[in-house]
Amino acid sequence: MPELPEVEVLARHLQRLVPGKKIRKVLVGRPKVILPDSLPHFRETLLGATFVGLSRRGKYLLFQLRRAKTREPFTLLGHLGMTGRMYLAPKTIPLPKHAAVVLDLGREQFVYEDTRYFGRLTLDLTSVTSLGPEPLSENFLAESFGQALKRSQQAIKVKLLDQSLVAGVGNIYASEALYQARIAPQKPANRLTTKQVQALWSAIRSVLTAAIENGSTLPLNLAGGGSDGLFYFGLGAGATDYYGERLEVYDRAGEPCLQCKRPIRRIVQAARSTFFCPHCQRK
DNA sequence: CACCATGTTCCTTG
DNA sequence: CCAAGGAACATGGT
Repeated sequence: MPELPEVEVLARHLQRLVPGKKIRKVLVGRPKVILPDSLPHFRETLLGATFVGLSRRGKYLLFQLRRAKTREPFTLLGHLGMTGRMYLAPKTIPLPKHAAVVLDLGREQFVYEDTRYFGRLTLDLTSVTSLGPEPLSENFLAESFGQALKRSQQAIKVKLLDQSLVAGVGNIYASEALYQARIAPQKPANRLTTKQVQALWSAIRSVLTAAIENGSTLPLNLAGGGSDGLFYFGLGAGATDYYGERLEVYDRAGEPCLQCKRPIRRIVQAARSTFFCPHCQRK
């Protein structure tokens, strides 16, 4: 999925498209994505409801809606998993192969497609309650961040993926932030110096902010094969040369470090790839 | 066929 | 109860 920056850009985009639109039909192509909601509950709640707003929390999208008759507000929670996309499309184009949920909005339709179906679109909000602070808000304090790190001896890279520590950092930006802060990814979280904690706190914010800015400049051509906010990987075949890549270490194994020219290395931590410069990020 | 992929949750094990 | 490790989920690209 899309990590925080991609979700943020998508949220800003959809925010200006969905408010005011009313759901006329609900099609669930893959019931597992609405779990733990039941199909009847999901359909009955959404049918006739109107979108009023949209916000983001970590990697989650929070759609604010209002019920058909009572006008009572409620929230629909979205998560893109690894391969999810959400966009509005004209009803004239055919549905994608992996359409997980489709909401008929009259002239257009809201499409949630997800090849691997790891994402969610549900009325169950329990998963957001365990999220840590928003890294770009004033609630994210270097001091409490450091306190939390002290309680863990896990490798710092692995710890950064813990959404209860900070919400929204994923596998790509974890490597990017550690590279910018010049901290070895294998270093136990509780062994970072105060200075390193400060540097990492700052790097997380700057890496995410830069990615949002970069993503915001890209054309979001949501229907069909266009972009949909997935700006970190190039957009699939043929699009990479059009939208420049901004990542400094992620997926650059063997390529020269932008700082020291030595080769970037790939290691595996908690079954996920980590990219780093062994020279610039020493233990 | 083998391995890799933007993530989270559940199930052990200590 | 908590921390940590690993598997599972599901599909596609290389």
